[in-house]
Amino acid sequence: MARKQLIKNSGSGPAGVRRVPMRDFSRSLPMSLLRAREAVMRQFRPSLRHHELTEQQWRILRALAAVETTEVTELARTAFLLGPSLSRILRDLEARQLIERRVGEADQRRAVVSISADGLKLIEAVAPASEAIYAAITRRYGARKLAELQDMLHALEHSLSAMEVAEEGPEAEK
Amino acid sequence: MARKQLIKNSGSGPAGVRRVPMRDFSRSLPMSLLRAREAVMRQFRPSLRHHELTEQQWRILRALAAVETTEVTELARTAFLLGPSLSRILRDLEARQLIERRVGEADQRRAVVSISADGLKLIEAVAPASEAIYAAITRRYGARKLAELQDMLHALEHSLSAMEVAEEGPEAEK
DNA sequence: GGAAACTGATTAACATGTTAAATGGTTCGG
DNA sequence: CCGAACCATTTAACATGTTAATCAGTTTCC
Repeated sequence: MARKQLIKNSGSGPAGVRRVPMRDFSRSLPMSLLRAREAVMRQFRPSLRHHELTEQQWRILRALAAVETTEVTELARTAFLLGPSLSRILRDLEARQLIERRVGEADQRRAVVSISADGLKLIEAVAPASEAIYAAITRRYGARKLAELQDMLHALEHSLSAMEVAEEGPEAEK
Repeated sequence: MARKQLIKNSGSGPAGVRRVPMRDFSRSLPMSLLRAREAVMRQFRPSLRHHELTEQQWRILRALAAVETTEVTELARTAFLLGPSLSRILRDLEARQLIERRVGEADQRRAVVSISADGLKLIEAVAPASEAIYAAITRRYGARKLAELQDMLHALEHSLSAMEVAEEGPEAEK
């Protein structure tokens, strides 16, 4: 099985018991996902950096390029950012005139966001390098394997979305 | 194929050309990895939160629990954190007396870090819930599939680690 | 029609990610 | 042996992640 690989006292520590039984965390799922993502992003960051873009700003611009207009909440969902992060980034992107924002007509709480002409130009400037990197990754890892990995990731995401988040029972110690 | 799904003008925008040819970014590998990881971490965060622990603090404690002592650089590698983050977190964990730190004997630049008795107690308090969550995830997604996913993630990581990071040629515009 | 409840967005506060610079300790070459 | 180069760690500065609080606009219901 090789699954029950717990950390025990290796029997050599002079300072006494120091180990707790637990999976080797370097092989935990969150770590594997984190490292894989970092390995991928490492490829893209230099290119984005040359255009003074962060990963999140790039996500927002791409999300905006795919639609005529959107609203902040919808954009947060699409770009997978939390409201506060998005709020700050939109402020900066607006100052750089890469996006435009106006208040909604029917509902004034809603902000209507869209990409600007400059924003589109920037995307066109970055896209070629970005696509080339993606192609290189695909070549190296294998297109079939990559598609399979994506499927498994989506399956995982959907598996867990249905899972109740244990709220840790009555706090007896507080 | 279904792979060349580019974003084109859907032919309905009244405001003119607004689309740039590019893969639908919501299906990009970085986004898939990010969402999958978030789905997983969402399960763990409440439990950690009940013990006043962040995800990164937990990573550090677990990494420390697996060894007698370590050094900051080595710990950064193990817990997959950058030096500056680690530096701050170690300061806080030390203040909470969950870890201990002393200067190296041979080389005084190196700090020798270890987990404290309190730190070990905390791990023992959190581990059961943590393991239970991991078990639930495994049950839901399938042990076999999970192992396969991990293999594919590691393969991806190693594929890319050998890949040159394109440094974007001569900056003609600067 | 107006107060209470609700909703979308922003602000606040604190922790981490990320790159660059600074700080101290160590090693190496002359 | 001493200054330059190097190395481990921390500090600095700014951007994002995360939760809670705030704020303005909207809806509900009496």
